[in-house]
Amino acid sequence: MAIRLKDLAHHLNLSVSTISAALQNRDDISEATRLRVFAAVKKFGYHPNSLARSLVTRKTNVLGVIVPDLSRSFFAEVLKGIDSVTSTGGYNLLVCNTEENASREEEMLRMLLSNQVDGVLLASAHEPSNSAWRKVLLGLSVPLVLIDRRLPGLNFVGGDDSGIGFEATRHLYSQGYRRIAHIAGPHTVTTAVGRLSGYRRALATLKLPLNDDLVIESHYHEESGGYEAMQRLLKLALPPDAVFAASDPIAIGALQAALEADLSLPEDFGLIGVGNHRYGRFLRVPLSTVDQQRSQIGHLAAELLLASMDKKRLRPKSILTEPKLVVRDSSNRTGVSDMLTASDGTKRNAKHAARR
Amino acid sequence: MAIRLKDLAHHLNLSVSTISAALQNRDDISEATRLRVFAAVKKFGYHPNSLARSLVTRKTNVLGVIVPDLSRSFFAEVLKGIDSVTSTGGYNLLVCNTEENASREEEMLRMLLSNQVDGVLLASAHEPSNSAWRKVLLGLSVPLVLIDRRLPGLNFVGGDDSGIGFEATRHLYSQGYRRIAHIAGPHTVTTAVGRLSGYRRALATLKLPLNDDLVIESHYHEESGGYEAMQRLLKLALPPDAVFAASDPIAIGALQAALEADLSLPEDFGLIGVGNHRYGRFLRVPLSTVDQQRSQIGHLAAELLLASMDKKRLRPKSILTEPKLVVRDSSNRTGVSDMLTASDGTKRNAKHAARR
DNA sequence: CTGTTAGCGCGTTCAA
DNA sequence: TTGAACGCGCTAACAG
Repeated sequence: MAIRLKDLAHHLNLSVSTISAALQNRDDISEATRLRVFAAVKKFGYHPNSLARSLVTRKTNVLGVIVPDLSRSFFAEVLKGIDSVTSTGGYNLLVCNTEENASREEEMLRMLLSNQVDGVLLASAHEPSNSAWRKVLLGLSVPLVLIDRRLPGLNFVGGDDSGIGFEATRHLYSQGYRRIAHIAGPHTVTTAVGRLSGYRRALATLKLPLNDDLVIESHYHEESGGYEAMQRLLKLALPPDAVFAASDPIAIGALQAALEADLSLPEDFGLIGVGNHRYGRFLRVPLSTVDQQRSQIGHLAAELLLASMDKKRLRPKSILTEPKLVVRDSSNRTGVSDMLTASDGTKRNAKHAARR
Repeated sequence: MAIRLKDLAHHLNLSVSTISAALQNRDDISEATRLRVFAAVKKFGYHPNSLARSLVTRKTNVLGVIVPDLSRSFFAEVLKGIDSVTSTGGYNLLVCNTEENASREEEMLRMLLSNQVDGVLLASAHEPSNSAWRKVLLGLSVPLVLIDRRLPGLNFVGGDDSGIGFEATRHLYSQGYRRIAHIAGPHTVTTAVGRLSGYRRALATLKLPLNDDLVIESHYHEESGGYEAMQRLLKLALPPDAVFAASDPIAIGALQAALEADLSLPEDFGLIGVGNHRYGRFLRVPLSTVDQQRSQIGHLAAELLLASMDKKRLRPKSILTEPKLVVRDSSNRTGVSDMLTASDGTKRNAKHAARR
């Protein structure tokens, strides 16, 4: 089929091993034969068989990436961020989509290991309470970095969810909103838990009462979830005057419901989401949001993975990107506060924190 | 390191080939030993080394995918569509991002071939006029399917761009707009060329004059491109009363400019984009668009690839998905026409057409 | 039914 | 400076 090293050797009257050495630019090969070899390579369109090579070198230069949903802009952007650093290092990406299905995830991981990937990046669909799965991951023979969703004792790169919740809530407070509700993501996802805890922490810090009626759990990625949650909130005896939505899609749904209820933002009502979706600023009411720095998450995760491939057995590390408040009309009642933070487009360093 | 077939053999006092046969569920292995083998596999956590297997079977169960930009929602959704069918067939995806860079694309393709992928899906960043590249693709030793951007003589799955341009333009006409401009994508991308030609075809069919001032080439994926193009159009002595934008991002930029110029849509001005972006309906003015059926493109491309892997040397096939008009406020002046088409959410069959 | 033998394409000794 | 021999982990003949 394709041309092999052996075929080249035959054409050049050289041995296979000589050609192999020449291709690796080893210095124990004469310049003359090196040139002959390269000429032949070009002439015959030879390209090495990575399978055979990897079989002996025990390195595939392939990394596995497992995400719950490739089409979600978050993961798409993280993936691109990952690729931008791994491809520079000569790595290829074997990409898997779990559809948020835990057993599919296990299957994909097995597949990746079968394929002898040099490392794995994983945004897990397992519930964090699943300790069996955590044990599997801890026992993995290849370096692993979790993305977006954390698990104790394992490498992790993601947003500072608690910080996100805190900042968002604090921002709404600073704009004069006092009855701040939260539409949360599913409690089975660590990011949602983190954002909720940040919200609670902020309320406590601000001496606002903690009212369970004002917290509604919803879907993360469907506008309808935010829409329905918002409708429920508005039916309350004492409805909120602001909502911190755990995601931009939730916020968009909530916005829809708020507008239909003839609320005007930001006067009557404040709203902020998370994710800094590309089109947030083009919405009916430009949407305030907290940017968790997606592509940087990808970069950092890839770098951490490459680093742990270099030096095996590093202490597990947690890297959180710094949340950046992006204030737009939906919550900007005073027209002043926080704008410094919001317009600050320069990159900041991520906050690095060793686990425990 | 990891446990090998040989190790299992040793533990079970069986030969390597027996275990191999048992794992493949071949019927010339006794049920008893089959069970023993599977028990041992589970016990030791054995998983086969795909590299070694593929080296001899000459099949990797890996497909290569090359796209210009993973973070673009179009490619992200197409990729997900691809994965949904390939993963069902037991294939893994080696995903590459070219950043719209032709030489990177060549490098990635080489890498994929080195990795012995069983097939390739490619949305090429090369200019269609580059016949050298076309020749490379024609000479490829593995099945190839082009996505989104076509090249003569090669398998292709994508939107019916000319149809998209035609439908969009015809729709604006049906809403009473008569001076219809087009903000096009780069002429180096076949989709942009197709949409432009569809626009021209529609104008000709509708007996509208073809005015070159009303066609502006822009960026495909940056709102700023549409924004600037729109500003130029509005400065014309006889500005247009409607715009067919070659993409939703262009349309969003154009919308921005139109609103800033105090135009009200759809009364003063009609606007339609392409892509049916998820958030099109949540914009300041809900955006009309033409849906090219992204995930279906992924499905069909993957199916075509798998088919051409089965029967080598099929005639090259071109599959175009049917454009679906989605009418929203930005162009809906009459409130009636085309709504049937727009609200028709049921899937239609793609139009299949053999090349030439 | 099971084991033996022979590669798959390449990298890596070690002699020559 | 080059080449022969061996092995990476596995599958696929063919014997027994």
